[in-house]
Amino acid sequence: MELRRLRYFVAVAEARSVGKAAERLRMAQPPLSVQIRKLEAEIGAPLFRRGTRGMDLTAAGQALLVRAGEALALAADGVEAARAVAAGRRGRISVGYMFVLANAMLPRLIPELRRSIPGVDLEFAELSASTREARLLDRSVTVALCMPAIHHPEIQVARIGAQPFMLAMPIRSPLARLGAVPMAKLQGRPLIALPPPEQDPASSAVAALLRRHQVVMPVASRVETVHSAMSLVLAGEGLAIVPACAQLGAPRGIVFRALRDATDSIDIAVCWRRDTHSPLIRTFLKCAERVVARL
Amino acid sequence: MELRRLRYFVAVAEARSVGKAAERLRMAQPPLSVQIRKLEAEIGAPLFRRGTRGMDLTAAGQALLVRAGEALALAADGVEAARAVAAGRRGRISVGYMFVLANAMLPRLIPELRRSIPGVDLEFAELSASTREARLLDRSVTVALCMPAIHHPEIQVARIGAQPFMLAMPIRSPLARLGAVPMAKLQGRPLIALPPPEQDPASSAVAALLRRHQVVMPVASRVETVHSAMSLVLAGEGLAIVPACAQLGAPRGIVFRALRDATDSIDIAVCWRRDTHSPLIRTFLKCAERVVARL
DNA sequence: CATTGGCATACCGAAAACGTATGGGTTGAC
DNA sequence: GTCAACCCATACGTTTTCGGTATGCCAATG
Repeated sequence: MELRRLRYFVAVAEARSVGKAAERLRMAQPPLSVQIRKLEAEIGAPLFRRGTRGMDLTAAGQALLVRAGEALALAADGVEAARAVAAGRRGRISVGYMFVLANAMLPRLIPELRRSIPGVDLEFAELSASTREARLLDRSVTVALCMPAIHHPEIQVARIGAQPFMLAMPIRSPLARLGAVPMAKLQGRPLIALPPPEQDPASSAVAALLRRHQVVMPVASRVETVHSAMSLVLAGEGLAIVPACAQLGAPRGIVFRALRDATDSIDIAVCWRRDTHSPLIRTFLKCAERVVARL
Repeated sequence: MELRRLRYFVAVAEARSVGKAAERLRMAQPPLSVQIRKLEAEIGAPLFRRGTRGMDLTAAGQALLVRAGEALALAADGVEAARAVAAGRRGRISVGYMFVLANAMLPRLIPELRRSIPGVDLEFAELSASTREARLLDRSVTVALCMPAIHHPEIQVARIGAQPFMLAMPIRSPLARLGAVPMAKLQGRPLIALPPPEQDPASSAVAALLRRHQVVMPVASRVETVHSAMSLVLAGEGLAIVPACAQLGAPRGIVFRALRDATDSIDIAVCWRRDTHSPLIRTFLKCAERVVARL
């Protein structure tokens, strides 16, 4: 069965006449007549009663008409759906983000996305540094919000901003009295560290910062997330060096201070598979850039 | 859009490979490859990612796949439905019947039909003699159960049985003591008549019966249905001459007697439009014949 | 009896699809 | 590192299908 036949059939059924239907289809009457007869041969039963005043559906024709109309609509809908997805008007985008960025970005990013791509389903997943890369590669997330970027030959990176490092400490810490903390003051103080560099590249940025200023901070604890780090800082276990955006959503009782004479910052980036060519990614990127610009 | 393309597309999507799909479709690989690319050109977007190990659906391809599968199923279903209707395995049959036959036939006819044509929707409508013909001609009923048959050039008739006329009277009528009533005894007695012959051909059969025996019965009342006639007989307004099957469902207090030396009977027939070629009509006819044979 | 309206058939040219042969890129083995 | 294997893409000739024109047949109409 071919859709052309069904289209012709529906046209003839609606016009109740081969001639009228041929006119509407902008074709000659004889080939249309032939196609209708071929359709009847294919079904194995007459679909029309031929009268002297046109054509009239038989019961079998009526049964076919309903399904034929639906099938035509579905095929057209399928084409339109595929085009809409390809154009980024519809579809689905799954975003992997890291915990630190959630409070700073999501409340602005989500409405921005809904406004820009209203027909698109959004999904968000908080993912650790190591799983973000795997989930990008197996396509279970479309894009990842990273700090810093993921480096991998299959993964494309777009830097959308940067965050300076800041020192997080309990409000009653002596350092809290300073406006900005000189690096030298960190010497020997206990550090609440994130997972080692091979699991979380943010750690290596912190390590490089300390090394460059020749500061040694003993690692008091290693934690998985910035949220956990804040808890330990609040408990007086040590200090944490975290991106500035961690201030948003940090518990009361913790204060943040800039690190004087440290201009280090950590990149915020959007990452996605190179072979994912969805226009949704460009749109997502634009939205994320706008949000980061207002941080 | 043509279904061939969609079939090929679904095959390639499921096989995740042009070569494998071509094998399953029993065709060569290159033309399949060409068709897929033509489909992509028609959509205006790639539907597959070409890897070194086969083909993989893009998001747009996934959107199309769902609808394509449904459209294919619907088209196949439409063909099957049309064939089933043409073969009488499915469909709808609308039966116009007359009131007198209802009690005698329907309780047996309906189960018989449900058993013979389980996939077919049944509809029953009690119709007067005049409307039965009109409803057959405008196809709002498929067949009619008639007594006697409808005569019309467009209408086909199949006689399935006959009913002798009987006399209906109140139980206390003096005639009720006789086993069979001689025609002569009817002379001068009041008759409860049905509509005149031009509206109800059954009346003319009764009139012919009386005329042949040279019996005159004054018309006490004219009523529309046998049911009404029974009520008037019960009320003592007169006698009624009705087909024997009217006994079923007649009210208590009415008795029926054969008419001695009157062999007249009235045909029971199934009528339908000549140009209605549904096999359901043959099946209906067989069922009705079986039911009438057991009356 | 001629005319009109509507569908069916015949034939021809055009378009689409299929098959065979072949090219090109990547993977994996020796 | 070369070679074979695998898989998709392209090219070209052949066949099938489709659409257009011309025409025939039938019934209804005046």
